[in-house]
Amino acid sequence: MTAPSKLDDLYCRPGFLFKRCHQVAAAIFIEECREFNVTSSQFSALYVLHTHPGVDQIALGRLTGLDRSTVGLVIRLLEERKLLERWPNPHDKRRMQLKLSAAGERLLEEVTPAAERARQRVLAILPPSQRDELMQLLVNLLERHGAVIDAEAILEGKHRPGRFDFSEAKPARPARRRGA
Amino acid sequence: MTAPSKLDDLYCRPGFLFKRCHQVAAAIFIEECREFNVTSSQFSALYVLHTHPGVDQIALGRLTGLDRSTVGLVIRLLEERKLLERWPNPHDKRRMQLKLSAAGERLLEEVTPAAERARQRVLAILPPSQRDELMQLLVNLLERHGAVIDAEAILEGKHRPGRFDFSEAKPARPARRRGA
DNA sequence: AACTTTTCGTCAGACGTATGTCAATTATGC
DNA sequence: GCATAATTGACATACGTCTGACGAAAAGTT
Repeated sequence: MTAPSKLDDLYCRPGFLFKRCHQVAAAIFIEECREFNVTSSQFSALYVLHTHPGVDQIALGRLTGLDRSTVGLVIRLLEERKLLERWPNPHDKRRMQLKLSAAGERLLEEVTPAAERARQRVLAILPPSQRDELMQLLVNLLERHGAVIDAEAILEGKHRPGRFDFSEAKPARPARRRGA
Repeated sequence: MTAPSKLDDLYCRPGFLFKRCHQVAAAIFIEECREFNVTSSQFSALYVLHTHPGVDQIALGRLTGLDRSTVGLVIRLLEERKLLERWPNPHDKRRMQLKLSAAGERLLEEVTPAAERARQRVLAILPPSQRDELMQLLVNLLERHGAVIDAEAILEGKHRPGRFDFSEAKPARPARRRGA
């Protein structure tokens, strides 16, 4: 039907399609959640902190697929809105433990139906069989790339950083040699 | 096998999966193209300008799925590296026409094999049948959401802005009322 | 115990992405 | 023709995302 474009090679790239699909999903999410002023990253953080209160920022990053800096930004914004509380871990003063405030719990409850509507709007446009198929293929791709988030391992401290962990500093400092 | 996590509801959200898959694809792209210092947005811009020299920034934005501000940033960076040329359209002084420089064309040629390797690495991990299936499902989702980029319409000026066009200012200025 | 390495969170910088505003320019309606 | 509206690209702002560097603190080594 549509004439083949010179740009089809670009538009069929997986990265391009992922980005475009994410644009669509993000736009719908923002639309549904506009009244609550919550982005999808913030929603993820609220959700994780609801189910796992007391985690620190690094763990939150691993659980949400965000790096340390992004987590720092996201939780700063949430903290400024008094949606969560932070306090240093008494056993390790580097760690800041996180927990939703009452207002945070309340907001999450209010946002959840809107987020669910967004989810539906993104997928409902596909025939039911294709919905599961698409989600399954995406999970499958992530699995084979070792990019599935293993919440158990992270929370048990058995986490082994993979290729797509952005939470930690990569090769550390070059470790200035003493010998030479 | 893996114990069901309390977070599966989060990890199965389409937006979350799109974002995570995009993270994977973007990381692989950056890795393969590191020596050229080219991001995927920049690659898209180079590619479009190669096949359609002379377009202006708005059209480039529509063709790449970027809004005006992002296009402005991307082309500024490319221009600073002398990879493209800009000159005002003589018939419409608002428009800046864009074209790759010789260096830009050369860089695109050099980057293309690396970008192709990245594409392969993202998809090759899936069995062949699943690759097409996944790509097809993504395109299908975009089509049904009216988010497929119609290069012909854009270039012919027959473009009708859809829900997922970020290139233009939305409802324009509120048009200050004269009456009241 | 002293030194080194690693880890946590912050900051600065870069790029990506979208909104909103603005000046200049063009198109349109009367 | 002239006032109004729409378009283009600039800019400012905001948020997201990652890298690299850093200080503080903890863990590991010798």
